[in-house]
Amino acid sequence: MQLYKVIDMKRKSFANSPCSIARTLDVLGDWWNPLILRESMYGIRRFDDIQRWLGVGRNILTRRLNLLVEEGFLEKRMYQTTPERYEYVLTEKGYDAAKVLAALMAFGEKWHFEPGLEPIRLFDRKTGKRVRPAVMDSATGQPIRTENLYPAPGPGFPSDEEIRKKRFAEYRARGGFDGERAL
Amino acid sequence: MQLYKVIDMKRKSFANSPCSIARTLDVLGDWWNPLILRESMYGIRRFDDIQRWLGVGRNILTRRLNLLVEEGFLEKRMYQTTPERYEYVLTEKGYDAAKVLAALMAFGEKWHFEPGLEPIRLFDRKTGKRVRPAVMDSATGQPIRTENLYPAPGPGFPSDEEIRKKRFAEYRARGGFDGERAL
DNA sequence: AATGTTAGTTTCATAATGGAACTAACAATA
DNA sequence: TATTGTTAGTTCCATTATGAAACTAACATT
Repeated sequence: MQLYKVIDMKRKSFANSPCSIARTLDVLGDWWNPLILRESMYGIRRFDDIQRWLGVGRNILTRRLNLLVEEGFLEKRMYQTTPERYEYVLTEKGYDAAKVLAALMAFGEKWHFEPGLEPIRLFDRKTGKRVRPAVMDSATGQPIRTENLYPAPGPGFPSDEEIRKKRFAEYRARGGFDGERAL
Repeated sequence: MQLYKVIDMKRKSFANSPCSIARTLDVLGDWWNPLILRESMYGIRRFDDIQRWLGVGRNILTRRLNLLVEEGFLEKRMYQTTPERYEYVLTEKGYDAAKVLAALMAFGEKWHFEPGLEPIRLFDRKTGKRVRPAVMDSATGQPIRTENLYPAPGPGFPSDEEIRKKRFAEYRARGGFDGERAL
């Protein structure tokens, strides 16, 4: 019945969940990790800088950085010897995760700030033009409307028929996404 | 120096942070809240259903649902009297947040599953065609490459000059997004 | 009358968080 | 040479949140 695995008593792991959202939330489903990636995205790389800007506890930051390195979002790179000093830079995976942060930023601008009063804007470093991130359908190039979407099992859905049938029977019964609100 | 506000000893609030990401993480920077929204997105609306599918503790779920309603992501709607029973459905804001989840799903598919073995696929309920969410620049219609972006203060950036100068001086010094890795 | 459904609340042991102080290894300055 | 500064952590501890399970409430169904 439960699609995840319990690794300890106090925090669930979704690392084995058959859901792309859940697996990712295993790392990004946390308030510090996305913010650390935001700092990385902004070019902040060093322990003390990240700590100061975020106000995160140093012990917490240590744990988070280790996790983000372990999970491949950041790379720990030595930038000086004597004494050895390391900085944390985004990997390709990290840059990809940053795209989700860009989508999050667009959401936040819309819902948590007055129109036109966004605190930060993004620009393309080549063209210098403003970039406006949005979640779109890469097939059609149209903005996505989640009200009009429904999920269906893909090739990687667990072949455990019991789970599959039960779960998607529920989805079908509910009409997928909320039918009453569909536009 | 610190851009957030401490509301209690044990969890920081970013509700007043001048960052669209941070403010949103105040609610979505958590492992259960996005998953609850995922269930809502899939048409699951009732307490017991959400609880069973996610395996979240009932006490935790109560708190999370209240928060999501409070923050405008979900609407508590009575679906029967005697006894009064409520279900939780996505608001417009909630559907908008679901777009971020769609971007998260795309990320998870790419990095946590074998190519072509994604567990869930999304389809358009009108056309029946597959939808492939991606974070794109709505101005140009091109996929976003975070390596090529840099942030700059927008109109809503706090006028506290000290913060602004310090912070963006750092960004500039670092060359915005990691220059060495820029493509 | 007994059992089932739905939506919670309560209790409690354990784990994670955040604040602050401390350590280590050097560099720079006076 | 002694003192102070920089950077990247680690350690300690009080407080808070989490998760599991049991319990409550208000009905409906058999």
